[in-house]
Amino acid sequence: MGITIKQIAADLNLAVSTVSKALGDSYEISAETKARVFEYATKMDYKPNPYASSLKRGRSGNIAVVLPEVSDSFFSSAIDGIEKVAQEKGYHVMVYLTHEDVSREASIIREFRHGRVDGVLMSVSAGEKKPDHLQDLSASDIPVVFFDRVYEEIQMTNVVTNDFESGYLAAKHLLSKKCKRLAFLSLEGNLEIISHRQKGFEKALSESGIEGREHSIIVLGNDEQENLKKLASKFKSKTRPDGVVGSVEKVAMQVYSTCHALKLSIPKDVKVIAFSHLAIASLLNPSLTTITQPAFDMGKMAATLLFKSLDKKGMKPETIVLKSELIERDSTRM
Amino acid sequence: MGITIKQIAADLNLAVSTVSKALGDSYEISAETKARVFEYATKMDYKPNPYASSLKRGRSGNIAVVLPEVSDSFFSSAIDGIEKVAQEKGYHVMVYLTHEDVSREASIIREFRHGRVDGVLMSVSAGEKKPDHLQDLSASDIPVVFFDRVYEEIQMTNVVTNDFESGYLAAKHLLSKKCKRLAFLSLEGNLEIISHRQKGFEKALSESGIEGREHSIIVLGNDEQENLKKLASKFKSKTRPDGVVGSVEKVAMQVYSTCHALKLSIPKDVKVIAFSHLAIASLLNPSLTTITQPAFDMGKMAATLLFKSLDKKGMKPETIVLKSELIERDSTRM
DNA sequence: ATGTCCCACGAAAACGGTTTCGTAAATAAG
DNA sequence: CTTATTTACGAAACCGTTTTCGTGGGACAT
Repeated sequence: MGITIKQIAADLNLAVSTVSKALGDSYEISAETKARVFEYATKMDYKPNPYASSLKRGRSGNIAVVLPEVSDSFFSSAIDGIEKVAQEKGYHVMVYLTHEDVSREASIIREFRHGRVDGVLMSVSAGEKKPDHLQDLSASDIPVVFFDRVYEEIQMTNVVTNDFESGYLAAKHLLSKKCKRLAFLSLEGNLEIISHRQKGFEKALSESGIEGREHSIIVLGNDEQENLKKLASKFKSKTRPDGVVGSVEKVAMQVYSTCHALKLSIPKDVKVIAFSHLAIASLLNPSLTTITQPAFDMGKMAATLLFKSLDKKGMKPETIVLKSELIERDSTRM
Repeated sequence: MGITIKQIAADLNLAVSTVSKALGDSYEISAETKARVFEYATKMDYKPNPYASSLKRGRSGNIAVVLPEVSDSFFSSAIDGIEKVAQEKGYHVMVYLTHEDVSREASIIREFRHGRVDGVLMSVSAGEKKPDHLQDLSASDIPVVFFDRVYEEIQMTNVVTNDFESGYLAAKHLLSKKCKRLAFLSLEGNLEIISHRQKGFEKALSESGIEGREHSIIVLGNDEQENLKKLASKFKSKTRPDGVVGSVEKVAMQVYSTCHALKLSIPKDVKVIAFSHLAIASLLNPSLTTITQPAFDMGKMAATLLFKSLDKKGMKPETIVLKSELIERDSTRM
């Protein structure tokens, strides 16, 4: 291990407390002594033992990021943004994956109450509504910022996008492309973010008001094979949708797979628009029309808010809304 | 915060040491007392303060994962594997991104010497060869496992894939598709993994021995715009390659972009094969022939090896080689 | 000369565990 | 009944910092 403060004190004939204060640039210590300590400390590459500091100060210098998964490009970009801010602030990032498993999420979160991290960034996992652990977490004195997948029941700091509006625009977009049978590909688990998108979708449809238009909600889950089966049966039926809104990246990919397998042409037979952050959406076959969230900036923003409330406790919860962008590509061209 | 051991001791009229030993299931404590302590502890949801334990025991329960980036699907899958093993073992995962910046990598690593993590999993960043910090790290008493992007100069535990062979097979594959002018898209920064792939590529070419075939090495960097410019100029020239091997996922995507922009047809004008882990390779336009590394398993393996050497110090360095798989898709079909 | 103030530093008590060592009581051995 | 051994627990040191509280000595005012 590295050198300790005790060792420095001994080597310089000082008291431990003096060295500690010198390193902390305390006014109690003369410039002369400080210089002597600093020089020796840097020479010996002294770094305070993180456990000892944490134990004494009650702060760890760590933040937790709790996510459903990391393979989704939205989440990986968000991590990118979070890590950047954290590194600037000298914080360390601990990553926890829930894989949409609420009980795992709960047990992860429970650990946080006993120290280890000073704050939590979180995107909640889908699953039966069991908010007890979230409630507990928010009730604890450790600050939490939710991003993207928030949980509105509890009053917390949130970073979200304009999901309702985006869902609305997505449906509008499909309607403007003459789609007659729209489907919204939902995700099981009562995520608010999904239901907002869905409500926007439904509003656009009810506004359009024209009879002869149908729409359906297809609820998909976490099991890819199951989803593909379900999609295949939907797309084989006579009343198959001719325009779909993918509520998350994953399901859009599954629609692509299904259409490829069934030899359905996108966009001729089915037009597809999806909430997705894929950098390579433009390289897909066909290129995918997306509603792209500012994932990196959301991560940065969430982290920034977290650090703000770490700096001064007792901040009021606020909700930041960032804008998504609809980027039209071939998958919805007429 | 949670309840402390001291509080438990007071509440049960026991000494602190007794409680600690009871919780540790020490033989010194009677079954009766243990039961009493256990019951009370679980009732109060006691968890040991991680800083205090770490300080005393000299172990943190954290491991570090140091990566160039997280947006690459190889790395995100690897994290997935790592996190899974860590969670099973009760360890916590700290993620650090270098963004291919060697000096940042160095400063990140330097922190590790002073505690905070018990072990390090690492994929080194490209960049001028400055192995001092890696040398230091491996010389320290904290175990390190390199995966994928290893640094062979120092004798360490490595988890890699059969890169030479894969590079060889990639070139063979293109040759079998009648490509005449092959290009290897390299990455600046002297990564061994890249040079292995390149050497395999070159071996296949030299074996083929037929005159009239050319090959070139195109070295790309970390700046996407620069790369696109470089690629465009290469692909505009009369002797543009008709078959390329992308050494990493990112450059393959850049080739796609370039070809789309220049209206070059893949695979008619240019055949593309790339080292990539993209789950959606099959959905690209056209679907991409890949050499797919077992990213998830590599992460799992690396983590497993790390924990093994955490359990018993002084393990011999070993190198595990996992096999990549060549999956042919449309981007190289004749 | 005496009292007051500040300066620069040291001693010691935390933080919350773990671990070593000592010891009273209970049991076994003689 | 005495002595040795085990059993079950407590006291205290310790991990490396931070922080509170003293304190000796010099400067200053009275």
